[in-house]
Parts: sequence; structure tokens; C-alpha cells
Amino acid sequence: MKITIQDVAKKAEVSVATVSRVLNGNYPVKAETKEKVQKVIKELNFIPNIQARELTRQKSTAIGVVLPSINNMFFPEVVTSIETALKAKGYSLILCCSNNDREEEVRCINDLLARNVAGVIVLDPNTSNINSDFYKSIAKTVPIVFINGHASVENISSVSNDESIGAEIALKYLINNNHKNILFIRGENSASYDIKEKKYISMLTNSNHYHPSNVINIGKGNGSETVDNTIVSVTNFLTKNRKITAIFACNDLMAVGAINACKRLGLNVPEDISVIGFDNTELSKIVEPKLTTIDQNMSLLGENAAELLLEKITYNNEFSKKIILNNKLVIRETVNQQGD
Amino acid sequence: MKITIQDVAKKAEVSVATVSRVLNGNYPVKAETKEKVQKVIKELNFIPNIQARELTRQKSTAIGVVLPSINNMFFPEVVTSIETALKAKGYSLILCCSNNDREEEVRCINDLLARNVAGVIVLDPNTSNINSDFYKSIAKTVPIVFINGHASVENISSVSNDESIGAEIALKYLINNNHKNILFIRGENSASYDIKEKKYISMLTNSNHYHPSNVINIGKGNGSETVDNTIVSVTNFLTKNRKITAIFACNDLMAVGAINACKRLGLNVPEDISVIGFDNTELSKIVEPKLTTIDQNMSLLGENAAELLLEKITYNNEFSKKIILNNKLVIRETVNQQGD
DNA sequence: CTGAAAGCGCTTACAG
DNA sequence: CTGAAAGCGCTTACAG
Repeated sequence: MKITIQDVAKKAEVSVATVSRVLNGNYPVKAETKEKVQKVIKELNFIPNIQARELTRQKSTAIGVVLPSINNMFFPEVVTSIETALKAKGYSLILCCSNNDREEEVRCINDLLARNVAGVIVLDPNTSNINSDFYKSIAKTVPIVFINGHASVENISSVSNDESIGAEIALKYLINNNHKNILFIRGENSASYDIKEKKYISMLTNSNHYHPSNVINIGKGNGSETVDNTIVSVTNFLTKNRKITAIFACNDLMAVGAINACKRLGLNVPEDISVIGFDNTELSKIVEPKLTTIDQNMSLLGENAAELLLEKITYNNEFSKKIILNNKLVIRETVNQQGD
Repeated sequence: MKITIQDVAKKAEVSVATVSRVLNGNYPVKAETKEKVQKVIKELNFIPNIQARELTRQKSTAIGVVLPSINNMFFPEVVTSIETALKAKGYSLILCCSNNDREEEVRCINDLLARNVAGVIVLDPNTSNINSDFYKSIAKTVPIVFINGHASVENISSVSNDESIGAEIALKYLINNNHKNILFIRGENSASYDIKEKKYISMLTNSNHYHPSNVINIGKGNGSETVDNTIVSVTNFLTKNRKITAIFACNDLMAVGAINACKRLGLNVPEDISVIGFDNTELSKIVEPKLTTIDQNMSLLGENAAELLLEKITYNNEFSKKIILNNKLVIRETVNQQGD
């Protein structure tokens, strides 16, 4: 039922080779012939089959993107910028969601490879997959770029943020504003939380204000769960400990949870207590007061990942590069500039 | 460099036909042969090329999804449920973003067709594309499902919400709680806002409380822009008009903007003023107080769209169906139950 | 149970 | 400037 190049050739009374040439414009075709063929293409509403083209040309214009979840304020922004950058170069995106599951991630990649993608971008790759040989063997045959994957794997390019510096900037900002007793809020095991906690411990130890009990872990959860879990944990914490003047949250959702907890306890942010988040998701600009946070450069992550992948594709997967972006502080309304 | 079925056949000392049979398990193969082939497949890490398979089989296991933007609290949730439903049936998703642009939408669809998708799901299809003959002609050759597209086009299935009923439920809830003077907030031209405004006008006219000046349009914008624009408009409005006891917002972002404006003016929500949103995005569960809103059934929209598409694919694009979901009220914390 | 061969829709040397 | 033919990686009647 679908129109093929054969149908066009027949109707235009030329060979399929000629139709192919006018389609691709890569060989001389007599003007008259060209017009005739183009007319038929229009008439028949012919769309060339890219699958067949790619099979012949032995190259692909599809890119795989695997991400832990779409349903999150962080990933959609990154995906948007990947899509924009790649579409401009004629690539399409095949999306696969791993649901934070290690094996599903492997399945996604295998499916993408089977679909003959020219390369794949993985957001937040699973640590155990990185450490196993999975990525090492895959990376030999197809260009791979990690976003926020601490890629010790050779032959994989990556873009990430220096979250350690980001945490340092955030904590310095609090400390410079005279905050000494700072609550640290994190979630369950994640390399990213570990990095921030490490920085927190070293800085607070330096200032003689490190107390292990000022680190709380709100457990796991997504979206509004994170907020709710944080509200519970922070409420518990603050009813017992009022020495805290500032809160460092490992992401914006936790920061919003902390702010909400304060409100319920009748504490004003930032007058009574300051809060700083991490990520600079859209949410940080939506809540009231607007959240002071650390910018995770989401669109830069996406753009750079797209570029690195294109580079790998162009140079036959031969060179790898790591790009580390510096996080920067976004001052809005939730940190009291005088401290206490 | 890539391993093909040829390589496997050679190493296993069988024909490619036999390899294909053990791959697909659709023909009898001697146990011994099967094992030998499977062993080689493992050794060589062979992944069959789906593009080639689909070219031969003349069918596709890729589905196109086109959406106006990924960067939005509504679409990612819908896409997630589409992905989940479709992955379970062995399909993959090719994503294309139209950036709210009519022509880009057409380009997306054409690209997807060229990539030989088995069908396409369009979120919020552009009205002018629906009215032109574009979709009509496309729908003849490939299964198409609209989400929230008021599809008058024959041969296209669709899932949508009855937003008119949704608006009615929301307004009735306000009115039953004794709210009479209700502010209506909408954005720039969209069929969806028009439907809600129409309902608003008819219901408020009925109760003799319709005043055209109580309808405000905050212009266009996405994400935090919407919130900011709403804050400005509502602040302006409320400084001049304090008779309002409730606000109906056409989406959750506008509702949050309205709440933020109230806070800045020293008005408590819901004690001084009630706010109801629309959509039930994750945001409505994140803000404080939690937003009372109308559920847009985002995951149901996705699931149903996936099902309708699968149905069309199975039955050769021969049957179409429209599903209209009923919105329901989600009572949380922003509407004062006594009114005023 | 297995292999040889045709064919899916395209592109591209090759020959003219 | 144009056509015939090989080939991309697979599947599936057909024959044995």
C-alpha cells in the first residue's frame, strides 16, 4: 500500500537510480528529468523509507537516549536540549526509560543497538552497570555519551557537573552569610548525594560545626513524595533542634519540602531560617519565596552531550572527552543575607 | 565491524536461514543445532538488526510521538505512560518535539513516517493542521491517535478530557461552597481555555454574577513565565477589586501564580481567598498549601492512546474510536469550604 | 529439520 | 546524464 521508489520510477518513466538521484541531489540529473520526477513524487506523496536508506548506506541518523525517568523536573529539560541540538543535524531521538532499574537500562541499550542507532546518550547511568564490563564492551562498537555518569570507562565521553564545587559554593555562601549550624538533607544512596555530603562534612568540620546528627536522609521517592518525605523529616528535626539557621538540600524538591515544613512550624524563610537547593529546576522559580539554588546547567548538559556524541560519530568513535561544567550559584529569595 | 547474521552462520557452520530460525523460534530446529547457534550468538555478542528485519517483514515496531514541548509538567507524565504501555508490547518510541509550531509539527510527522513508524500519537495537535487536509491524507496510510485534539478528522482515534465538564465541576464546587464572585484566569488563544471560559460565562450568568472584567488573560508563556505573568495580573486585579472570594485558574501554573500573588498581598489561601487549578500536575502536590484542582487523567490519557493505537495497528487502521474521559475533582487545601 | 534463493526499499559504483 | 546490477541484513516460502 505504501508508495515506494519503484512506483515513482514507473510513473515517471525513469529508473529507480534516477529517482534516487533527484531525491538525494548528489549526482547530476537533467533538469527536465528532475522536474518530471519531482512532480510524480508530489503527486504520489512519496516519502522515502529511511530504514532502507540506512541499511544501504550503512549508517544511521537515529540517536538513542536512555533516562531513568521522564517524570521528573530535571530530565525533560535535558532531553529538550538534546533534541533541539540533534534535530538541527538531521537526527531523530529514540527514547527509552529505564525506571531506575539496572537491568532495564541494559535492555534499553540493547534494544537501541538493535534499532541501529548511530550512538546513545545515557542520563544518570546506573553505577553497577558502569562498574561491570557492560559499558566497556558496548562502547567499543557504538559511540556512547554519559550525562552525570562518573565515567571511568575508557572510550566513553561524558558531561557532568562538578557537584563537589557546586556544594562548596552553596555552603560557602551560607557560611559567608554567617550561618554556622547547617542542616544537610539528602536522599538514599546516590553518588551525587555522597559527593555533596563529603564536601559538607569537610567544610563543617573545618569550622568546628560538624555534628553527624545534622545530616538527615529522607529515603527514596520521586516528585511530590520527595517533598512529603522531606516535610516529615524536617519537621521532626526542627521540633527537637532549633539551633539550625540554614538548610542545605541536595535537590530542589527537598528544598521545597524544607520550606514547606518551616511554614507549617511558623518559621519564616529566609528571616528565621535559610534554605538553599540544588539543580535550579523550573520549580525553584515557581515557589514562593523563589528558591536560591545551584544551577545544574541542564540545557548545557544536553547541548554538550549532543556535541560530544556527534563528534564521536564523525570520528568513528575514536576519541573520547570528558567535560565538567562548573555549577554556579543562583541567588533568589530563600537565604537570609545576614545570617544569625 | 558490526556482527551480522552472516558472521554467526559462518562460525556456527549453518545457513543464515537456520540462524534466523533460532533467533525467532518460529520453526523447528534440531536441539543440537540450536545450542550451537546460541553459543555462537553469545560469543559474538550478536544483536540482530531490527531495521533489516522490519524491512523484510514489512512491519514496524516503532511508534512516533509528537508533542508541543517536553519542558512542561503535563507532557512528560503522558509520555511516560505511553512509553510504559508500548514497551510492554515490544514497541519503541521515537520522539519529536514541535515547539508549538504548526509547520514543525508537519515536519515531525513526515520524518516519523519516513522512519517507518507503525503509528503515531500526537499530543495537542495544532488546530490549523487539523483543519487543513494534512491529517486527513496522512491518516489514510498510517494509524494516528490524538491526545486532546478535538479530532473531527475521520479515521483518527482520539482520547481527550471533557474539559467542559471539568470546568463545570470546579465551578460548581466553588459555588456550592458559597463563592459567588469568582475570578477566571486564562492564557492566550487555546481551544481548551475557550471551552472553560464558555462554561464559566454560562454558569456565572445563571447565578447573575458574570462580569466580563472578572475574566483575565495573562498572555502567553511557559513554566515559570506563566506563574510570573499570573502574579502580575492577579496582583493588579486584586488591588482594584476585593469582592472576589475565589479564583478559577485554567491550569495549575496559573493557580500557583494566583496563590503567590495572594501571599504577597497578605491574603491567606484559603481563608481569605480560595483557588482552584486545573490539570492535577505534580506541582499541585508540591506547593504549600496543596492545590485543589481538576484531574486531567494524564496517565489514563497516555494508556488509552497507546491502546487505541495498538488497536488501529492490529486492525489495519480500519476502525477509529473517540474516548472522552471525565475530569474529576481533587480536593486538597486551597478552597475554603465555607465560602464567604 | 535444513539450505538456497527471492525479496523488502533503497544507494552507488560501474558502464555506457 | 542515465540504467542495470549488486548489496545492505534480515525473513520466509519452497524444495528437499
